[in-house]
Amino acid sequence: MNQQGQSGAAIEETLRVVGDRWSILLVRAGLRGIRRFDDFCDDLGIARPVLTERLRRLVNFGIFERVKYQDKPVRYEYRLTEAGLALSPALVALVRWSEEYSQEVSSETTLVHAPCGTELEQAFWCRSCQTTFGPHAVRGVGVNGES
Amino acid sequence: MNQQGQSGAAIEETLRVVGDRWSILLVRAGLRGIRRFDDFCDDLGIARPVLTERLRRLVNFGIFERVKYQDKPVRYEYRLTEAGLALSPALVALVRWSEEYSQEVSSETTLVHAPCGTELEQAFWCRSCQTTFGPHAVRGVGVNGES
DNA sequence: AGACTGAGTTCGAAATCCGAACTCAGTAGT
DNA sequence: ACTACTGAGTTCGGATTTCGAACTCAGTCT
Repeated sequence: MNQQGQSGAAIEETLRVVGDRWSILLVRAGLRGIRRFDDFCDDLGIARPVLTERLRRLVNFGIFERVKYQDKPVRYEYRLTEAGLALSPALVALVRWSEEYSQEVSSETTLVHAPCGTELEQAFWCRSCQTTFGPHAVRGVGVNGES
Repeated sequence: MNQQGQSGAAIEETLRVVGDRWSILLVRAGLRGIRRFDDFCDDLGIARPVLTERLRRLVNFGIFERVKYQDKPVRYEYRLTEAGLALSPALVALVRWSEEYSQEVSSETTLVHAPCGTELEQAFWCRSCQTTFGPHAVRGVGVNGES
């Protein structure tokens, strides 16, 4: 199908699951505390059949879990799993990017460090060097060992 | 259309452009040095008409630019702009996530801190506190000022 | 009984996606 | 001068997704 090496495989699979207009928005909604079908629906304005299918896929992939929260009429809600929560760095990176580069009028809200309220920066952290650094100092993004 | 406040707008617009199976892969290919139409095509296995449309969209949005690189037969190539390069933190976050949680057999390659070769961690950085911290200490992801 | 709720499913119409084949300008080989 | 080839697309018809609106179904509330 394509020429990419092994390293491409994982990210491609991920994007096949998460790389569509809704999935990331669903994760974002999940982080904002939304759990119920109709709430996702209202909040995002997603069509119901699409939401059904998307949630099923995300559950299969282990990003959400479907939890029964009441018995009498059996009702389920969707919660982010550990893996789902772990998507937040990616989400935050996208939000940051949007704030900086999107052509939309930028929002009032921005992302801050909760304890002190300072606008956060995103960085990579090297445990052995005990330093933060930017994307230019990352190696191995590509497959072919370049850079 | 939906109930989200102003803050939602930017990220939604971003995802309308970048949130599909190909766009992020195109950015990744761009970061790997790919510039020409046919190379994108071969590398990703994307259908030509789709590639045409996708590149046009990314150019409109300022992520790629279309640059003439030769005259005799006029030929153009696509280069990442500043804004396009700025997507790399998001991309790296996704790659990291894929490596950790994707069900695919994980790749050999991983992301490291170039100078020392240590596997990198991703963190948020507060300039005023001079500390790194995780996603739980981020506030303002949501619109409605919650937690 | 009648209206409502939450979590979906069913429907047909509209938009997207795909691979394969075609175009078009110019270049290279014989 | 004829043929083959290159790079960057476009055109085609068919398959897949997406959509909004309306429907279902179990149980609850008034």
